[in-house]
Amino acid sequence: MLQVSYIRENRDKVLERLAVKNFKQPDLVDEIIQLDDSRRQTQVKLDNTSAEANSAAKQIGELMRNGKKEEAETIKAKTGVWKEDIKKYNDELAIIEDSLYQKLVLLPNLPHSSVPKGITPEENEVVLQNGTIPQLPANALPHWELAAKYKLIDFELGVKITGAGFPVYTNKGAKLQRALINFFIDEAEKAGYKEVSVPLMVNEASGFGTGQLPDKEGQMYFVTEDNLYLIPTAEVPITNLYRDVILKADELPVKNCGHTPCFRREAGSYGAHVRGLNRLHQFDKVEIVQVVNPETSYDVLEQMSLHVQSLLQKLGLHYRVLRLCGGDMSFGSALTYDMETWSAAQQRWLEVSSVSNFETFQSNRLKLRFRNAEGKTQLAHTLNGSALALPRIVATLLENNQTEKGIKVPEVLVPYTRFEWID
RNA sequence: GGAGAGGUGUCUGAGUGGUCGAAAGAGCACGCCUGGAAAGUGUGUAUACGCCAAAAGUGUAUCGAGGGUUCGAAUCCCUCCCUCUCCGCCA
Repeated sequence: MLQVSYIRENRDKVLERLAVKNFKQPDLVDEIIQLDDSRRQTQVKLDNTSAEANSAAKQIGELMRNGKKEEAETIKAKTGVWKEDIKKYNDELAIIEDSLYQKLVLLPNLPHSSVPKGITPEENEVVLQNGTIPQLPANALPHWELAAKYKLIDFELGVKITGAGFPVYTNKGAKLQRALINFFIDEAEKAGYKEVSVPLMVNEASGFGTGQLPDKEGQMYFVTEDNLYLIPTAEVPITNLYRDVILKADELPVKNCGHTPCFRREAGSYGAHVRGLNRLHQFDKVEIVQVVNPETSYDVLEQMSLHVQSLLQKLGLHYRVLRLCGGDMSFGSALTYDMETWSAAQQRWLEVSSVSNFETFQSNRLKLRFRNAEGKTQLAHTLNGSALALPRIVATLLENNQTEKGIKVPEVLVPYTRFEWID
């Protein structure tokens, strides 16, 4: 959520930046400013009337104590009008604030100046491509066939006990999951992230804090009985750890990592590209989250991007880094890098990580502040990224490492899997 | 799930209708004291939204959340949320 004061002071810039994100309702900006104007006017009226009523109440108290009952009654008689006005202004204010809020949550975050213009994924900018695209023999298998061949994943069994998109990992497939999770966590800890283990369900306030609510409820599983949402990513609980928190300057940067399963309804996605592990309702992911001083957030974003890249390099995966164009970015992000690995058997890129700087978009909702050098409270910047999401990593590992002998496990993973070959 | 108790500032904790944004203590910050520290001592120590060109200042709101009663609510009433204790159930 953008700050109203920022919108007021930077109206033209806001409009210009929103255009980069292909925002369709630029009129909202002026509507918000107008609503804020009337909010202020109403508040002045309310405050002034309340001040009069408060001081009258004080006088009455004093008079009563001194036994001057009649004088007190005289003043009391005058309070009725104030009371009515206060109620009226309060109601007005509540209505104004509500419609201000309703409009404010419709505004996406402003994209960073480096974000390319564009609407479709094709317009994302390739920042770098690592190495050459791996070539596989013509008879190379896609991962879902490899998973069946080596009995790593049982999709049918998942359908039986839950439904499509909930695979059952078996044998070395299950071991590989656990190995990857531990590898990613260990690497994150080496990079200075503190591991946390968080709830997999969150309340509405948390959903709001990171920007999933309102609006994206359709993408989350919801437990109606207890009003809880299954997390779509660990970003939600980990970032919300710092909701309503004022950090000391020396507590920044906060660096947390954690592994969780992620649950996504993925309503409306069908077709060939969702086959196998490409798109699931439940998958495992290690997430890295930082809360930082705004001055450093773009340096931190680069560091996080490099951390993710180092994981891909260690796993020996061919990848590229994209800077998302305005139209392809998420609602709350100011700058996002996507990492994609090349699926040689599917002959296409698979998104395996997304690293974003949210600037104050989340912290404004979270009321996540820190005390700056002047001792004043200031909104912190939040960032997060997948490091990494498992299924597509597994998919490309299986596909790209397939040989006549079986599937070669990357060397860095062997201490975790305790086997070198899947065969 | 049943019964009871309770939610006050960074923490402990007082406060049952007015002088309460809130006693006291602890913590923390700064100063004094000290060779240095401890002890002692003094001062300060919530957040948000406004007004003001800005600082100073000042108004309003906030004692779990929301509503109500009242001239006036931390205090009384209602609803909800949460915590603790006992019982039940249970990985």
